Amino acid sequence: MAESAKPSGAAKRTRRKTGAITLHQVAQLAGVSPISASRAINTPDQVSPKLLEKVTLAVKKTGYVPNLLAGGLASSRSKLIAAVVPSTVISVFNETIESLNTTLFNSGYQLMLGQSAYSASREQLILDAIIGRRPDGIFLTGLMKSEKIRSQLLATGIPVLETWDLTANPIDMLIGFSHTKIGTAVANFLIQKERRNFAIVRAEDERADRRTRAFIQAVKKQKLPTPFVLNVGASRSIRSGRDAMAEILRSHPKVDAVFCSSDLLALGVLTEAKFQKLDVPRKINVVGFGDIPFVADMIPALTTVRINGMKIGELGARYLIERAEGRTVAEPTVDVGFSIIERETT
Amino acid sequence: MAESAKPSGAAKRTRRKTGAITLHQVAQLAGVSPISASRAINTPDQVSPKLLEKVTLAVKKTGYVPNLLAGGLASSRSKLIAAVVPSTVISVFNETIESLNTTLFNSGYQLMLGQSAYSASREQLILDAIIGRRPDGIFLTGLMKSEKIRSQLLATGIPVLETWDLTANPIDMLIGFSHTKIGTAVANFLIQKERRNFAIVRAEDERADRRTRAFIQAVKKQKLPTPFVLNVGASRSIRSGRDAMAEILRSHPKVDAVFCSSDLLALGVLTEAKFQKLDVPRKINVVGFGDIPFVADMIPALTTVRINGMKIGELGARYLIERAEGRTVAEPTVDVGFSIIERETT
DNA sequence: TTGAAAGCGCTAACAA
DNA sequence: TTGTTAGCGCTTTCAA
Repeated sequence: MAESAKPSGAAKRTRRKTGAITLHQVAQLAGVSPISASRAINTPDQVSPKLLEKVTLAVKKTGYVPNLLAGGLASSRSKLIAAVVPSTVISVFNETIESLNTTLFNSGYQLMLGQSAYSASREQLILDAIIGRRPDGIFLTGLMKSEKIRSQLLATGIPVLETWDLTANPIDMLIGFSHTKIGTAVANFLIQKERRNFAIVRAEDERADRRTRAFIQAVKKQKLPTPFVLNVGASRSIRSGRDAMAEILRSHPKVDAVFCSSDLLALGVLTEAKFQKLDVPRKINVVGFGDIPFVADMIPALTTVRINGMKIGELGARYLIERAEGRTVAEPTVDVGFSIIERETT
Repeated sequence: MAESAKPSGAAKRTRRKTGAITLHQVAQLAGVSPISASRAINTPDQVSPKLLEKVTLAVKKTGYVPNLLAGGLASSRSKLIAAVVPSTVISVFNETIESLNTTLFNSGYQLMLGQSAYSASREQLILDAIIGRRPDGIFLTGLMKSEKIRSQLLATGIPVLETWDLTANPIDMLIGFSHTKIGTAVANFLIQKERRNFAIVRAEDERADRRTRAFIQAVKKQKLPTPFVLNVGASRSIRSGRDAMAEILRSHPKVDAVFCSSDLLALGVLTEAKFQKLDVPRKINVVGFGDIPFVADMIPALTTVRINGMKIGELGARYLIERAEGRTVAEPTVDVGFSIIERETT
């Protein structure tokens, strides 16, 4: 009878298992109880060296890989962190996500990616998908504006980190910087460069809007002409930057400085300026936003606003992990600031 | 005694629950059994309208969000797909990941992101983290070379999709294209443009290596001088492209065409050419690889090799889902091909 | 330091 | 169409 357990009595109903090695089997092979095997694997310094050795050997022999779904269910700690990112192929968030992912992984956490949406119903769908996985933390690029989702998030008790912005009322933790300050700083920077006639090329984006408004205000404060604002909508490609610049040169030929809401847009502006053989920076100054990795090496090298995206990702991961492991973070709101990197376009 | 169940006899040990609404509570509120509630939520057309209505109401009232960890454990279907991507901030894979993610989400799956590593031990770690989550499918950017991991992957029974390359021995499914054919095609394309003295700027990457070798072979076939190959190592930035071009112009001034292993490298080559006031394309032709979104709109617009990354992501998602749901895919290996997009640099 | 029992929240299998 | 029962594979609680 090398059969399985008791084929006797009422035919036991049986589930089709996955066939993967379980902790049970490892424990059996090692001649210990499952819980001991669990401890040997998860908290090796809580078991005797002898037990540790037996279990380690059994794990190696079987090629056991713990089922984190089961572990997560039992411990209500999923070791998963979810991130919600806007869907743009090349963006200023890439660096952040990458450093977030790396830091999390090094601490034994995995990253689940959700793409943020424009419609509210879809946003709710994404959030439910995330909450359904019971992640140990949620990383948001941007602030969560929907009051309904904010309270839902709060109710779950899952640590939430909002980023890339500042607000007086974060859901939970916040690592960001002030878009208003950026707008003001860039305006003053250009005014100091003796620029007088401004244009702003911006995408449809609430944060860009705040930078724009602050810029305008700073310009008005100096009694200079009100900047010409061009909203390119959702598309933030080089193409739309070029088109915007063509439009600016047509309707406002006196413009001598352009502030763009993204580096890609700025690259487009530069491209059109070059196409029309305008002297940058003498005739026109251009400032971008983001400092994506290669704008420093182009000719002319782009003056832009730099955000330390890597820091946001790394610090964010650390914050989320701290909270996931039951600790508190001393400073739940952090302003990482920004810097204007002056290069050849100003 | 509005207490919980029987405080009698031996003090029942109790676990601290998470506090989240469970299916149980929803069922209770709706006055049905948990399994009926489950069916109403997951397979609504298998229950009566009356039951469906009761459960829907209860879900709405409680704000119930199903625990996918528990569901995954019980059904051994996690609704998770894992992707392994190389860690490069701006890359040709962005588009693929984005369309993969979107397509998966629309079918109720989530994407887990793993960053592929250079060391073998780390690669094993990443894979164990992935397998531990019991995903319903694994998306690999590239081929898996480690024989050990290949067989481990195969043993799990999880559907695996390799991409961005072609091979006679895929682990499971494969959606890619031939790097050898690309090298040959680009060489012939440039030869046809009356180019004679070639240089190749390439990153340290096995696929780039195959493109390079095919390129060289095609050139040799025409009895033209052997191309000068410059390996820039791991860094594929604009900066290294510029440096490489400077080196080429110094050591091989007769070069009249450069093939780069990435668009960013090509942009660097162009930048240096412009810096040295060389006429592109008259004096020198430049071809990139990847067709990242903005190289079309630069001046000069880059001639490059285009891969349909969106298609790889979308088709890949569909394949993985098919297999996750127990169906088979008719054509487990797909060559999506490539095209040389001729623009102003040739 | 180790183990037995119980149960995390859900669904598969079976029965009515 | 609905319900009962028994787990999925792990960790917590309690006890030795």
